[in-house]
Amino acid sequence: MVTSIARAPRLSDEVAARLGDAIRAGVFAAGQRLPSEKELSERFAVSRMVIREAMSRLKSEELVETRQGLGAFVKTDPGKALYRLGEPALSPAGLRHIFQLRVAVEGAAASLAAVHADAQAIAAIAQAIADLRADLEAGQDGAEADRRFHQAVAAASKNPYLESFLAFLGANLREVIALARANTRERHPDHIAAVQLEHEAVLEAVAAHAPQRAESAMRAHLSRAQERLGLGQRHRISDRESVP
Amino acid sequence: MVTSIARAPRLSDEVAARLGDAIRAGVFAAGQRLPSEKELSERFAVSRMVIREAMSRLKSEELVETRQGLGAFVKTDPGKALYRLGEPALSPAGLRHIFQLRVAVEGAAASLAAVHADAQAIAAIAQAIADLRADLEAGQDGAEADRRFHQAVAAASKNPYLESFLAFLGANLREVIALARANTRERHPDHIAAVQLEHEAVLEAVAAHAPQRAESAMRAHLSRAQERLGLGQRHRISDRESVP
DNA sequence: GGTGCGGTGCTTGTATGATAACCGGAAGAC
DNA sequence: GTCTTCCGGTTATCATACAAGCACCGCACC
Repeated sequence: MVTSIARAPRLSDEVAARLGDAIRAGVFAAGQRLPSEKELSERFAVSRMVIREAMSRLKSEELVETRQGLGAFVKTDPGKALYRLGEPALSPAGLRHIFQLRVAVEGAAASLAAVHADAQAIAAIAQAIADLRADLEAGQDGAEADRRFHQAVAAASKNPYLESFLAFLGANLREVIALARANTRERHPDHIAAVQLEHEAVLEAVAAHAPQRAESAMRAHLSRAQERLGLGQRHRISDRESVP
Repeated sequence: MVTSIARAPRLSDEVAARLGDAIRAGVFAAGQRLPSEKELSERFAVSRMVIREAMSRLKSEELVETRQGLGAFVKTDPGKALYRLGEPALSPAGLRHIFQLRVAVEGAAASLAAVHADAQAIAAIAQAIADLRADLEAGQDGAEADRRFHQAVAAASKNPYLESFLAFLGANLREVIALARANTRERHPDHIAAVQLEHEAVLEAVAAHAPQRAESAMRAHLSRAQERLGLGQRHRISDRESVP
């Protein structure tokens, strides 16, 4: 179903949302002390427990900070340590935007992998490709092996931030991709062969320590994957403009 | 101070951490029901309140989900909607890694900005450059105008994910940059002039709708900025390998 | 007058008990 | 056999109390 049943609107959720909005709207300045739990409980006409639960939410969103005996304070830099991809963006435009982000980061990962990959990392990439081939020949879905391929390339870059961020993006795209894959005929033999070739091109460039080629190969792969999923991009980043 | 004073080790924090680790370690499988609050309170030898606060934390980390009358369940896709940059990575290597991520994304943003920027977006970029010049001539720091320049370029890409992610990265890097800037002699006249030229090169390429040039200019700018901050990169992504 | 000390009141953290809403299933009615 | 109703268990919320941390004020003492 599209709209989940109207969940029991928990009081603590509502209070947390209203307090969070108030903070973000600037009702309480950064560093300022919030009203005490008692006062808030009276203002919202709920028990102190509900306020505490709401505060707990805001604390883990890194919006506020509490200190025993002092009170709750608005953090100076609200939630800067957290990044969230708003809505999974079901619209094709939204997906294309997320894909642009992924192409940029994964291209860089491939490029860096070509620079930093050691024998072990290269072997991991090759293994993922082999696994994917085996899965596909066995009639399997192959999504897991594909995921491992991309993860192996990211790991080969030796940059933990690239690796973790791509894992994050992948987790967000996974279900969308699975859905799109069910609609299109991703399993077409031509597609399977094409995917294998694209993966191997990345592997070859990484193994040859050729950053530029690795980045191009990865971008080409993602671009084709996007097309296969029916999310064709309007503009090719790699278009070369005419030099005046 | 490097190590903050040993904060009062709140029980709910400890319980939340232990429960979260247990879930991530797979002690409780995805979708499985957790022990009831009463049972957990007995197992951890704390009150039910503490368990509820800990659960509240895990809920906002999207690790668990509770349903009244049923219990608490481990979410199938743990915390996929959240990304956090572990520690701000004070080590030079960590900063270089974050910069690599930033270069990749901001390069893509510049490229896309060259494709999609309208007159208004271009004017915003130009305004930021002008503001930065005015600030520097007035002896100001200029960090805010510099931030606006990068934000304007990201906004010109018309990709909300690129924009918000770069804002996220920028917020995380800001204090580190401010620190590094205080150490080095960023204010050297040559540097100021160089920064202006680099910014203008980006603006020119975006205004000319030249994606490749815009991306190159932005990457060059960030690379130089990194060097000016004393965080020189060991490997240049744009190195062109020899084609065999 | 200046200084150190404890008192006092406020705050959050924790504990305890009770009630309401909710769910699944089992017992009973038809 | 099917439907209804009840029941035990769970979370959600409420209310109250005590413990611990903090800031401030006033008082005793020098």
